[in-house]
Amino acid sequence: MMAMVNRFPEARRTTINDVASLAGVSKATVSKFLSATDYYMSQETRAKIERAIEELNYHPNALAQGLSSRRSYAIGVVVASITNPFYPELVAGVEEVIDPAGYTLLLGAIAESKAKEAAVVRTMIQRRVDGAIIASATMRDGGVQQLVKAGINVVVASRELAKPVADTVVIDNRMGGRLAAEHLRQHGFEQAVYLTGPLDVLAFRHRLEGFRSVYGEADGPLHIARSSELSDATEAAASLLAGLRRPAAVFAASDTLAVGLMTAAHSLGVSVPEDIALIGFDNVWVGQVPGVSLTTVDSKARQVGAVAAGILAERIGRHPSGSPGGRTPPERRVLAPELVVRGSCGCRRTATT
Amino acid sequence: MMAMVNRFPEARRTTINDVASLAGVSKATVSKFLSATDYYMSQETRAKIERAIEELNYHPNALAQGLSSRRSYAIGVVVASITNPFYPELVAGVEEVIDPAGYTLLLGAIAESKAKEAAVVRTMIQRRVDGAIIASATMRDGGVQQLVKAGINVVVASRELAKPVADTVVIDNRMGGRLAAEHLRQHGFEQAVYLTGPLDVLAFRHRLEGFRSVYGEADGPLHIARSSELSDATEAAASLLAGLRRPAAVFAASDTLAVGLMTAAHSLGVSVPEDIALIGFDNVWVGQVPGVSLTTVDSKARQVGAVAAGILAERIGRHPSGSPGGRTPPERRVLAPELVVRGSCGCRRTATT
DNA sequence: GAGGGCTTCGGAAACATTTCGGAAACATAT
DNA sequence: ATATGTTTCCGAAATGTTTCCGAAGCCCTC
Repeated sequence: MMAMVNRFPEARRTTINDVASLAGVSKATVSKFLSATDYYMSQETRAKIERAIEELNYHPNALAQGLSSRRSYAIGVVVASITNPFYPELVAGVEEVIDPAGYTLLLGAIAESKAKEAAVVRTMIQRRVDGAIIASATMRDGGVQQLVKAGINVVVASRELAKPVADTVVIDNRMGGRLAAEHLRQHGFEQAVYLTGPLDVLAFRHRLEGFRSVYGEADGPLHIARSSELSDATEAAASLLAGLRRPAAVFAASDTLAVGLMTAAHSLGVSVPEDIALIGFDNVWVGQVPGVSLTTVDSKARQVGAVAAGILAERIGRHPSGSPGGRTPPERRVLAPELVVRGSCGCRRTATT
Repeated sequence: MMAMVNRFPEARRTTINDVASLAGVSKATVSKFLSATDYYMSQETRAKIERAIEELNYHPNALAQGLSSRRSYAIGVVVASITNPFYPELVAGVEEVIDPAGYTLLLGAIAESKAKEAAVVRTMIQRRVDGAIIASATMRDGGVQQLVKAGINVVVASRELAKPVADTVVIDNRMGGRLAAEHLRQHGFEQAVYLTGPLDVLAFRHRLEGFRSVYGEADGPLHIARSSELSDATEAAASLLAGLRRPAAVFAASDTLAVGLMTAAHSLGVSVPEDIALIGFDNVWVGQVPGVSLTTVDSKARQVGAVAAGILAERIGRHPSGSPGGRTPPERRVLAPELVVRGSCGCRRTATT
């Protein structure tokens, strides 16, 4: 008889041992009942275990399971900001495929802050997530590398990577830029300005490249906002509109930027699309509201999320968790964006009115 | 010497033992270094441990920590849908306070489905979250009760509970309804219709009560949408507008419903606010876009989330995890909503133009 | 009528931590 | 000198699972 020191006097959840003894079997058997669906087991013991679980209202401790099995069945999702309407859509896509597969979602938001980025990376590692989806334009490559180096399966969504250290799923941003620009040009605009956020965000740069394949530097000037927050967007748009030569057509690198332009336009008394044709990017929810009616390029956030989750799940299947040697090489999936024509570009008489 | 069977041949993350032996101390000491900030420890050993951790790039295993300490430092947040713009704002509020406190956020979305609701509850219990925030109008009281019964600290946000089994933080929905109704009446509308989602959602019912304290049954008829999804909202609004007596003023129980009405109105050629004054509820992002300019009642989603998280953190502090006997009685916090006047009610000439 | 294959189960080590209860070392008070 | 306390550390039990390996029972087949 040992000392049996109990560190937690009053508490005491029911454990697998309780189930085992009530059912009259060993805990190994109960464990197998819990996990393996195909394990040899008589209908009788199966029934006894079921009854015991039911009666004790037993819930296996996921922490212990994870510790023992070395799989957490959790996947971390890192976004820049939850309130940016683009990300929830992507997260929904992830959730859509991750959930039926039995994974739980750990959410990490890194609001621009470098410290938070490091903290999120640390959390994901410490919690031993089975995989991570990085969907934050603001997370630097270093963070991704750390995760990879820690042996975590990661796929980067809606963001380009300088070195291909992880799977990537993106849309063809150049194509998106081209789509928008072509549409404007087809409708007779000889010039158009590209209203964008900081160009160190690769997506913005690629959209620019697409745009440039249609409008050259001369007839396609740039106007750069400090950030893609609405306030900064509005400010930048205001300065653009107040400039000497007010553009007749604008391609905004995101819907937020586009809304910023609408806001600035409104307060300056210039109207969309009468005075100025506008195309956005992302196709977030707002655009479809009649009063907004934003022509935009759909960036397929939900699909990107779903595809990313799919790749991740598959990779987890191959390389369960701790890195068993040679991983399969990084995969890269490119989805096609799609132009959604509504009123703001002025080519339909479904205008903003 | 025992057999030393290693179940995981190739893998092998660095553990607290590695740190301990490299630093030349016991793992107990390392553990204390990790957790207690105030523990007696010579500067020398502290430095040695720090160096070892650094060198080995050690990341404590949160699963093992949780198992041993019986605290997961995770809190679960359950929302009805991430894509409904109301919830991300609330989640952001939660994150804002939970994160600095060192907690990780487990997200659970229950898209209407009863099965998913049960699954989410199960997940929260199995993962041994230290607390849960339920912010889903669709989760029935049963789910909440299960969590409470499992000894989990839960606070319900933005949702009323029939029996006060858990802390609650809500806004005063009656007041919100009254605010909207009073505004309409003050501007001369003798009648107004309340466009709402299903009335088994208590928030909608309370908003109705507030509305009714201004417009009685005679001059304040109801129009109920099948759900508060945009499609159903639009459909309901269309039938409302196509009815014999088109109302001159509408109070929508949510901004989504309001947008639905705008959409329907647009396609029927009736304009807001010229033909029909409109007030929404929630004050989601869309409303402030000039083309929408929705007068609405701010439901303080972010604050609700933050307050809920605060209460939860405090409660966790008192009742760490496993239920050590008598809990403090459920608390109830009520925040005041606020009317945000923009163009859609027609009282300002900032109309939808 | 012993060997061989299934099927069904259990013992015990392993997983990576925390925490309890000392113990050694040293200083201070009696 | 001996008691008394502080500071700093360690040994070992405990946390709740999974999984390896073996063993017992059973049904066939030579």
